[in-house]
Amino acid sequence: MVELEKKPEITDAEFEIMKVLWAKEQPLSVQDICDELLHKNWKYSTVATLLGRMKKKGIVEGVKSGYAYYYTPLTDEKEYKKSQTRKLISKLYDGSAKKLIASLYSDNEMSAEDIAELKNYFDLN
Amino acid sequence: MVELEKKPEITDAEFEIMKVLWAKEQPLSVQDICDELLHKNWKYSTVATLLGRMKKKGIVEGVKSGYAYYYTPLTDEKEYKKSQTRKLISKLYDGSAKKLIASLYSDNEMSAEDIAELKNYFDLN
DNA sequence: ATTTATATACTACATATGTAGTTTAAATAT
DNA sequence: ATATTTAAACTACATATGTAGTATATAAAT
Repeated sequence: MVELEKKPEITDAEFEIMKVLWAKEQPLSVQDICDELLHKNWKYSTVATLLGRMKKKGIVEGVKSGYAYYYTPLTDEKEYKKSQTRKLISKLYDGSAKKLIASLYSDNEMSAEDIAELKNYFDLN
Repeated sequence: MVELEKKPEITDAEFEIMKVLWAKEQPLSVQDICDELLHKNWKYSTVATLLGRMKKKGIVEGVKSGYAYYYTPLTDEKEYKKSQTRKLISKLYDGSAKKLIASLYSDNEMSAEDIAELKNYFDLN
């Protein structure tokens, strides 16, 4: 019986790295990633540890090019967002996107322009 | 300098308990909660441990009535949903509810009826 | 009064996560 | 060739989380 591969979780710290990998559309070294995450003030070894865990989880792939490894995301950004969003909807809105949207609307999370734009958008498609 | 109380996190297991507390609108004992969570197959002591942690975090309050403690949620369900939703929106949709909704729409997460209903709903208010 | 059931308090332990130090090997600079 | 930089690999450690066992006090049943 084949184990159903459940999508590995991406932790908050790992997500920061994923964002960098998604943004730069090319394999990056640990150092490259550190450079993109200066604001995080993470030590090189912190980023290296995270990437090691991520490789193990299968959310990134590391290819050795010359001396160092270069990492690429194996998880698709769009898919990830979709699945996280679905997860929230099923956890908090009975699985109904409509309920979520209605809540956003009644909680005033959108401007009048946003709403107008959405109505338009819904109409056009 | 007063510590800015940041909202304590509610873990997945704790959330199951919160759901029970939110649903039954009265203080519940550990046993009551176990009874509502039969499907989880949690040991009494598991639920007790969780409630202890939750009390410490300040997300529930326990009042001793006679022999046992009876727990009440201190975190409001609506508020919690709102804040979790906002968190997701800022993490994945640049803080824009509109972007989230547009994604839901283009990812076909709603039926035609849902969309029609929403348009209507937006119009009426 | 003694047994039995129940509740709390405390302890335990594996895995996950955030964060980083250290060792070792290889590349580069002088 | 030797010193220096850099990368990877390994180790470390605190806190969080899921899950539960055990000891102790107390109430209820007989």
